[in-house]
Amino acid sequence: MKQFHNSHKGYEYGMHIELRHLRTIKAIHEAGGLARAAEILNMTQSALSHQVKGLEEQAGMELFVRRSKPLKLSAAGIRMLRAAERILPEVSALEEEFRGLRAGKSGRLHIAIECHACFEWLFPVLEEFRKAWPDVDVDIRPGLAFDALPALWKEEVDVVISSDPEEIDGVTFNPLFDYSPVFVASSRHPLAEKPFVEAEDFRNELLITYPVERTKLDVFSQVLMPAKVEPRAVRQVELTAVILLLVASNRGVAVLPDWVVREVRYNSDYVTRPITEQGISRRLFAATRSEEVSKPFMAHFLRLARTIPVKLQREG
Amino acid sequence: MKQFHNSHKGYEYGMHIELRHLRTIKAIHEAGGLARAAEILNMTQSALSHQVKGLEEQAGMELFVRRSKPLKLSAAGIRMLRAAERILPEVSALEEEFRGLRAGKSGRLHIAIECHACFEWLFPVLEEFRKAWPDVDVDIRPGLAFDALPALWKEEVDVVISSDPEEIDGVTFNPLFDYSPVFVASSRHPLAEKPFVEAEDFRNELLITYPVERTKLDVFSQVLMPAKVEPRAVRQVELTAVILLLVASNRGVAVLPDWVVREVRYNSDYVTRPITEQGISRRLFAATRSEEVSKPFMAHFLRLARTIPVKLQREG
DNA sequence: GAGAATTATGAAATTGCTTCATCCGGAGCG
DNA sequence: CGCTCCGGATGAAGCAATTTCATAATTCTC
Repeated sequence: MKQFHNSHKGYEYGMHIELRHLRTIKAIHEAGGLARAAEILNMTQSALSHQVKGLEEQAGMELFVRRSKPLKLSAAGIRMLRAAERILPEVSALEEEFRGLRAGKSGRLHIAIECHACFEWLFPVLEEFRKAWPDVDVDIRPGLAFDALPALWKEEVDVVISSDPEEIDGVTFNPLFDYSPVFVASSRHPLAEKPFVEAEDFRNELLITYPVERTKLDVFSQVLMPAKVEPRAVRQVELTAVILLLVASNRGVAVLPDWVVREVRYNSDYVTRPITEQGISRRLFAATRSEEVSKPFMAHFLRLARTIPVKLQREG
Repeated sequence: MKQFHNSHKGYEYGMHIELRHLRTIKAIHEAGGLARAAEILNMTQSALSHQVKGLEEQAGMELFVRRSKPLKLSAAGIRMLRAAERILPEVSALEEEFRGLRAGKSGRLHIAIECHACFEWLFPVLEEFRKAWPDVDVDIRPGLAFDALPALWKEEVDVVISSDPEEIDGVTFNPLFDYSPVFVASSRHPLAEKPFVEAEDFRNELLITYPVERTKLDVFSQVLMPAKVEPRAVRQVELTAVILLLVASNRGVAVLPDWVVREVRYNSDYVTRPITEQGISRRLFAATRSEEVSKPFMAHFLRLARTIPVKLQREG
């Protein structure tokens, strides 16, 4: 009764506490006795008694003072209670978090952007989104470094912004809005004279692009590669503002989505021209896992991503 | 109960997370796969697979991405991992604490003092004790308000300082040191003329005592009650220093343990006299639960409590 | 595409938690 | 006292969750 057999149950290998035990300790303390606690925990007084016995065996010491009738925590028991009072709320928080996840109030929205310029409209969208879904974990990852669609498939990201839809099982390409890649050049540039430009016009130009593989760039995929034209040179620049700066100072030409140029139109000395007489039109998509389109916050995000950029363009 | 009775998934009534689950999540993450994790956790891969399935059922969502072969945490899984990384160390700390308790490196030493003046020597003892046993939770509770020995029995305190040993089952009275209650009076007091005092001498005096019941006061239990003498008046004063002040200014007489008077001897205008011709001698005890005498820190405390006060008296 | 590696699954076995029925010991009371 | 209630302990038995075994189903790798 007073001492436990060291050889029997191996607490020499460390005790194996479970939350059940902490909940028990806490319940007994709060209920002020074993029988009452059993009520709270929806089990018999006997079960609790057995459990406490087992726990004390593991702890290697008495956790309760039995000399007083409604059982009371011993010094050691109080230490365990303190721990329970630290730990259990954390567990509750976790469970609460998952309740939120299930209810669709929280979740993850990690967005990979292949189109480098998409920051421009995506940021306002996310700004708006966060107001409505404060518990959703939002992030943007420049999808340049890795293959975005496999990453989507493997749940490393949740949305891929792309203008090249593919037929992939389990992936849905949700259309967002249309845009036109436009030619941008210094107003002093000879091509500024033409009402529109064509693939051939690039042959003698220094083309400034984002540092992305050519297949992901509209100029190449839509204009130059089909016409088998290679520009005189290509220079890769990261930031949109810098590209426009270089263009304005006539250090090269670029092709950018119309919304980008419209956004920063006020500040410089360059002109935009359509590509081909009718201009070209492209459609942007948000690729998601098919199952997730129906998630409330995802649906909301898609709605925002369809509407906000259009508003921005009108304002711009 | 009826957790898995629901036709779809059994998560309607809140999930019941256990540490086992968190350990599993953590292990799979760290091992980078289910099979390896199973090794670490000393169970079969199958068991883990089943467990994960059960956990996911409770969570109401997939915690792992299966599309890649060494399975990987999903967004939700990562959230659970974060929780595990917060919670599990706390549990380890608790287990560590109990390892300390078992090893006797930590524990509780709450001391009740019936003898009000014992602060004087107890404080230095505890000062010394804390250096050797930093993890032991030390406290002193003036044992005046409650019945100290029952409290010891019910593990509300761990040591009771007393000079009245009783035969109680499971309680050991460890002798500490001897002392003499001595009579203290102003040097202008008539009794200062006598070489020693007796019970009768108190009949016309104002006796100053600690505010404790009479049975706990040496004057009464050892001198006045046996002789059936009642002093002219009794005044209760809390602080030793104040008692001596009053005595020095001849407002009354007192009986105090010799060590108390010796401690503050330098400062005043009073004399001490033995009680009865030979003086009386009393022995102080530290009562503990019998099982605990063997605990290392308790043994050390008792040793200190036997030696330090004696040293103090010699120095005083 | 074969083989290795990794995870899933169904059924049986095991473990250990829970319950049932009963006992024990103390506190309160007529 | 002797009775009874209250709170807890205990042993045996039931039962359910967890684990294992054996094997299938995927996916990865070369």
